[in-house]
Amino acid sequence: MMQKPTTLQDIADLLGMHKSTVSLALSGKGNLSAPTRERIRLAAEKLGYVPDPLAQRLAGGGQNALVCLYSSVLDVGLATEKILLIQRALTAKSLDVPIYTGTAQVAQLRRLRPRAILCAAQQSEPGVFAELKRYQEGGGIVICYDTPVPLECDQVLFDREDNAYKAAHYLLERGHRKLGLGMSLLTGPMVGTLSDPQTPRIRGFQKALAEFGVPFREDWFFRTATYEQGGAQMAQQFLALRERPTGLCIVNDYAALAFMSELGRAGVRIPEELSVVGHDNRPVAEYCPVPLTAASQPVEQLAAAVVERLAARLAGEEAPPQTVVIQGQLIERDSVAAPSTPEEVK
Amino acid sequence: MMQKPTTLQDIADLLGMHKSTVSLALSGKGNLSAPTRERIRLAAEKLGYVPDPLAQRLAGGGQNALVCLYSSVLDVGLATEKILLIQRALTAKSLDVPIYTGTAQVAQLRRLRPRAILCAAQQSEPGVFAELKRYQEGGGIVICYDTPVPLECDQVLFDREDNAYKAAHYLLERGHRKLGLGMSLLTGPMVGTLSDPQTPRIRGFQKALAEFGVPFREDWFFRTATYEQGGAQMAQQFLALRERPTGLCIVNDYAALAFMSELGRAGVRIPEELSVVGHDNRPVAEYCPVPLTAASQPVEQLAAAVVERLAARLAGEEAPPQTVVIQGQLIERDSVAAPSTPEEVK
DNA sequence: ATCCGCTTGTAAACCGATTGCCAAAAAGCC
DNA sequence: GGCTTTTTGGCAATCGGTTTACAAGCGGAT
Repeated sequence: MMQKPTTLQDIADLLGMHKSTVSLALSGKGNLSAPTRERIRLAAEKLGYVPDPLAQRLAGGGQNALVCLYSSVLDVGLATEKILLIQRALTAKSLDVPIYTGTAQVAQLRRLRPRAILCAAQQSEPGVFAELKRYQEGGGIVICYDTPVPLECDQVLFDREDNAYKAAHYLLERGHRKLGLGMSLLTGPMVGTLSDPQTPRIRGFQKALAEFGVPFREDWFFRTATYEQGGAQMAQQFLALRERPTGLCIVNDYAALAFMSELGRAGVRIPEELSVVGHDNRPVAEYCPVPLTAASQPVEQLAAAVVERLAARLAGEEAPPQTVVIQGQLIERDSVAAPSTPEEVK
Repeated sequence: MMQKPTTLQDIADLLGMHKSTVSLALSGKGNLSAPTRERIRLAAEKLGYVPDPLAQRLAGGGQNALVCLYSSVLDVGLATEKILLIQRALTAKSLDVPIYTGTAQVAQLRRLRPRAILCAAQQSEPGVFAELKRYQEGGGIVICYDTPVPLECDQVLFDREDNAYKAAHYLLERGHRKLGLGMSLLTGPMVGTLSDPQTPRIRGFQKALAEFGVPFREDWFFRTATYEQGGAQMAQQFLALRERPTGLCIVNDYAALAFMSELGRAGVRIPEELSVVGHDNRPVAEYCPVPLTAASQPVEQLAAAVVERLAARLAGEEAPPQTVVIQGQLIERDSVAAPSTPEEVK
């Protein structure tokens, strides 16, 4: 026996008034006397009234309740962790926060008339931004995070270039002149592609190299899958090399784990024969065969900044789009040592 | 300049007909002549008409488009991986598949009038099932997965008890008689609690023990946090023991990684001094300090079964609730050996 | 006593679809 | 050709709210 949820009309009938009066009272909008307001509020409470979100939004109201989280990529890693942190903070504020993934769904998103869309998308997805722009023009709040986007909106960015720069610089500082870079492409249980966010890392890496006058060697630039699988592939490529670098930057800690593990089995000692630096500083870094030195990616800070921006906009802030940049820092562990066969300093 | 999306009325005006006619034509329902149908279809195409999901559902239609994924827990691990696999399969069928987390949001879910709700919830959340039951009574499809629930609906379960049984049995078979069990409680970037799904594992573990007449020792039963953090804690507890087990089951591969790593630093050799078995067989198992033997949790099979169930129900299947049980299998690697100080066989 | 203005609540249009009922037009039959 | 049957498509109600314009009630000023 299905009993339908109570509607505005039910309350109105009970009190012998018009539903519009009830609506006004509950949303605190019209000119109603305090006693009437209170009477309605009580009746609503008693009947356990909860406004229907569909009807509410169709009619153009109840907006502040819905915030959509869109992430073109959902992984078993950082992207998800960021989403989680943001979502937790928001549901705590009793906001309705569904998570959407996959470019296909963006168009639908806008039509749900959410108050805001928090978005982690890649520049390589023009369709997404076209939709977001229209949404924005309709008065919606858009906050993009993680990687820069071609859209006039609040952005909370993680400075990947600086992160990669710090990692490479750290190795160079310690005397390494033969540096490799290992990057990942999205595969496996992933959605979408992750080409864009990698290039800043390449830039950062090359910038550090340039400062020390060290050339970038294509044959030491590994492109593989993500996570463990990618690390293992990278190890194979590395071992097949005729001339090996003495230092390596790997942009994912799980990949680093697998990489180091494979190298260990092949008898390559870390950090004696090869120094390794990671780029995320996830908990796993501590438990790599050799504790991994890594440039950190402070997800909590990023999530907090997104939430702060949203709160400000929801509160009606009218300021022009702001950009917040989150920077990581290098966490030293044991995977880096001076190169065993010191290069001559040019 | 915000231009509003085209509505049914727009098409109707253009063609000089009534909007209801257009609606019928596009949903292929009423009795319309083929030429009229086609004329409308073309006009709709030209104007780029996309039905408003809100209005559509309010009016009680367009149901097959929305399927909600609810997971009380969202982690950076298996729960998310299952969601991802399911979601990908569904969006490929051009379904709208938002993801919801956190008990707070369940009540709202029902009111979105989705065609189906795919749910991974714990028995410890009675509120969730009350809501789902009402949703079901309203004609909605509910499919629960991962852990058994007190609800008459299709269920796709992973046999955790059997999984734990296999792990313990494997150790016992090889002569171990001093067995420990390491379990995790949800913490960190998690939402919700995970008490229920653990108990089947305890049962499975104890069942195997009972078969070999081995007593269950409380002091070898570790309860800690999840993932790396939990594994490290477990290692501390283990090292502090006066008498140590010779075999250990750990219910999470990442915890196992950290555990083994810490033990290695403390000079405990694996598998010579301690055999370890994991319970998930994630990619990381391969790259533990010693490749981890583990009872697998086949997420792909589980996701596929959920999708299959959904497809069947969407197609109108009327059969009584079905339960599909997915079983894992033991993957042998190098973290298990016969106990170094063989126990006398009773 | 009349007019004015203020408060308080009502009525109705609207958001964008769906759907049952009905009438006009077309076709079928003798 | 007149009458019945079947198409074909229009009308209006509905879903559950929001919002604006408006009417009723009331006291005070003139």
